[in-house]
Amino acid sequence: MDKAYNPSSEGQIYDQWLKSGAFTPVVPKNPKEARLKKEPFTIILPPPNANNPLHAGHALFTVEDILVRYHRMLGDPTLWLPGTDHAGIETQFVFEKYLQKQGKSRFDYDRETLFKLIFDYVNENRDVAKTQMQRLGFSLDWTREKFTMDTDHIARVYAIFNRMVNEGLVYRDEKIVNYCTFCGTAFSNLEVEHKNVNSHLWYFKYPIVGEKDRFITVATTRPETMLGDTAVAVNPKDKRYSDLQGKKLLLPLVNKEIPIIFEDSIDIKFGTGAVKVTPSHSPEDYEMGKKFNLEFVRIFDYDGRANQNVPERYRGLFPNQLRQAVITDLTEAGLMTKIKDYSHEVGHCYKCGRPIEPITAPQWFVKIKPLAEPATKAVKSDEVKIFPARFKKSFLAWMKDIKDWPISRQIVWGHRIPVWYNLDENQTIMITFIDQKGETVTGNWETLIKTNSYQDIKKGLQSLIAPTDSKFYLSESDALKISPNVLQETDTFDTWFSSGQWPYSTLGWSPDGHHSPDFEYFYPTTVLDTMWDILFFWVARMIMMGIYATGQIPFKVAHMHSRVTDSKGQKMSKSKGNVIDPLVMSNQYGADALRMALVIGVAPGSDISLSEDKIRAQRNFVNKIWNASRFVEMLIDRLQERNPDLKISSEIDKSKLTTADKDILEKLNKITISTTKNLENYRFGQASEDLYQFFWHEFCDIYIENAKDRGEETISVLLTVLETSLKLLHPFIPFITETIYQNLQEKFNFKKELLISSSWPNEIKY
RNA sequence: GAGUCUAUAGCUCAGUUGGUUAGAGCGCUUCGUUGACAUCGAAGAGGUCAGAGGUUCGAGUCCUCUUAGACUCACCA
Repeated sequence: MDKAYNPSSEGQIYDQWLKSGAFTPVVPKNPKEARLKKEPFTIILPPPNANNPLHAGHALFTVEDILVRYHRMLGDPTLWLPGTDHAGIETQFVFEKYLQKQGKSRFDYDRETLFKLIFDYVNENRDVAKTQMQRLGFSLDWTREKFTMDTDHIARVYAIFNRMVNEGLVYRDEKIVNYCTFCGTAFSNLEVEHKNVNSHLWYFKYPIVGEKDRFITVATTRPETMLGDTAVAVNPKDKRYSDLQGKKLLLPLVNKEIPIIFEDSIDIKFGTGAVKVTPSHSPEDYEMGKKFNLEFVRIFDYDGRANQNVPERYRGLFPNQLRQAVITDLTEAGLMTKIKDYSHEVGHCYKCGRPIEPITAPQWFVKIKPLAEPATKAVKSDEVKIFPARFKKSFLAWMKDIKDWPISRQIVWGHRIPVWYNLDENQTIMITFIDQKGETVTGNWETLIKTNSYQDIKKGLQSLIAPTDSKFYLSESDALKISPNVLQETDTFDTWFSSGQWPYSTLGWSPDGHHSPDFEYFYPTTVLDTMWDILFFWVARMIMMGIYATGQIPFKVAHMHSRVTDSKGQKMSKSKGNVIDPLVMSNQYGADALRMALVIGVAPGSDISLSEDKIRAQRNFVNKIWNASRFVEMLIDRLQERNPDLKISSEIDKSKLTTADKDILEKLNKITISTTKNLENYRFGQASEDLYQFFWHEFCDIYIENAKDRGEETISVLLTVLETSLKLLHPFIPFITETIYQNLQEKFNFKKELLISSSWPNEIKY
């Protein structure tokens, strides 16, 4: 044995595990009944982004590997199913940056070409994550690997979508949505980041029609949207305005008459008590617009520029430019009365960081209450147990006020919504396509078809926007029955609509009820482990979709782990330069050291500060284990030299035990019990720390030191403690423990077995 | 605006249902290398457990308030 442990052999060990089939559970013939007798232990891996290398956060899948290895050793049929995620907007965003470097943009391509480009790009990088997970020792069943772009997964997502449409759970509406004009897509509330912005409150006057020199002054943070105002609202109890029933205002700059409306929710004390109402560009105003049947005037287009609904001189301006122009013009007109400093929260795009533009746009929505209710019930009753418990609270709070879920995204990369429009039935569908000359053309079908062929439009299609009352079909063939002029919806699903269905889809759930044996055997799964930041995005959606599709919860325990931070507790980010690359670390110090460093002494749910120092310290621990076993072997060799007939065994002879023997065995039993208990309770930090203390400071520092002066009667205790420790440590540091375990077998002719497939230790009887 | 969490040794953090002199890793000081390991060993310095009050025979651990920080959610002009 070498003087120091060399982690470069870790790859060979992984291959051995792979070959042994230890990662792949056998599904019995009657999976349903078998499940009733003995329930398997199942984890579905949160699929990492298919085209990104792993970061330190992914290395935390160690937690799942610990659970999986522990349960495998307990003898449970154990499945840990790997996969990768196409990660819709995330990936498209990365790809667009890549295009940008080549001086191109997404607008240069038709939809189909762009999709193919991204697909190729992702495929090129897809194996990266896989190789890295293997390097970290994750005992995933690669024979069952899945990808969210697999056709069978997409088919299942489509099937569920169809069911939801038929059951009235999916609907179309032109509501106000969070729209990023730079990314060119709508987002759900969760994808909007609220940032505090130091801005101003602008006060300006709207003349009252028919009342000379009388005005209403409004206060607003968004003067530019006044061009789309269709009312001014005041509180009916506000005495300042009570004589204005039925009066109209003249909207400055536009010179249009708009009504004064009386709305209880208006705060009399805020500003002037009068609010300009822009139903097409503000969520609150949208509600008022609906309530008072106001006109909806959209002034911003999907590209963020002012459109034809504004006076000519403002057309084409972006919001901030328009703001300046409006302020200037209002000031010149003598209508601006006050500008006050004001800071408030403004929604920003979580991807590109630009301000979100609330606009009305036709989108697809999931009616969420019918899904949220059973999910809430399941979590409330702990049928799905959220751990640590405090996340249960925030889950329930979020579920309580949950809003309908906009599931359509105006991007190319993802599952295209399986809906077809017959254009002859829907003449006003707006279409954008690249024509034969390579120019981008936008218009409605009615107009476009006069100068273009259907084939050209279809071929160069970038996107379409169908009015909410458009007639659609759930299959292309149905749409084709009307006429050949058919286009599929160009929106794609929110990635979470797809990954929300991941647990039952990966296991082979079938819409026709003939599920795969895997599904019958492994579903519901046991544990779902992920970081808390996607509790709402993903965990909540999986619970809702799982119950909806299968009638059963998708997992029994949702274990939330925390964020890996740097040594100062700072979030790792490329811009800060404090990123620790798990691959670099495992190559330098060994995957075992990294794994140990990620879990040792970490309290459930608290941040995990990782540093090279910490990893180095764990490398030293791994090396200590190496040398301890090396010494045990050398000691036995020495004793064997003196007595060649010596039998080497870990069988304990009670009559020969000394106080030191009894002491270490008692401590070994204690650590066996506590490790088991801690693993059952997800206390990995405590478990690993206790093992570290026991092995190093009890076994090495005290017992082994003491054994140096003893004879052959110490051998069985040495071997017992060593072997048991290897087993207890194996889930945490699988490579070194497996290596030593096999060494011992070779050396002393023990029964041959892989540690990964060995049994979890019980208390030693002595 | 609503909610959650954190505050323990120079640094990063453990400390399960309250119970004997509060722990680890790294760092620091002194000493030790011819047969497991210097990726080591021995010894040691260092904490009024953020502050104030309360419950209790007993509080780092439970309650209240204060201060400081982190985070999540949210349509207030």
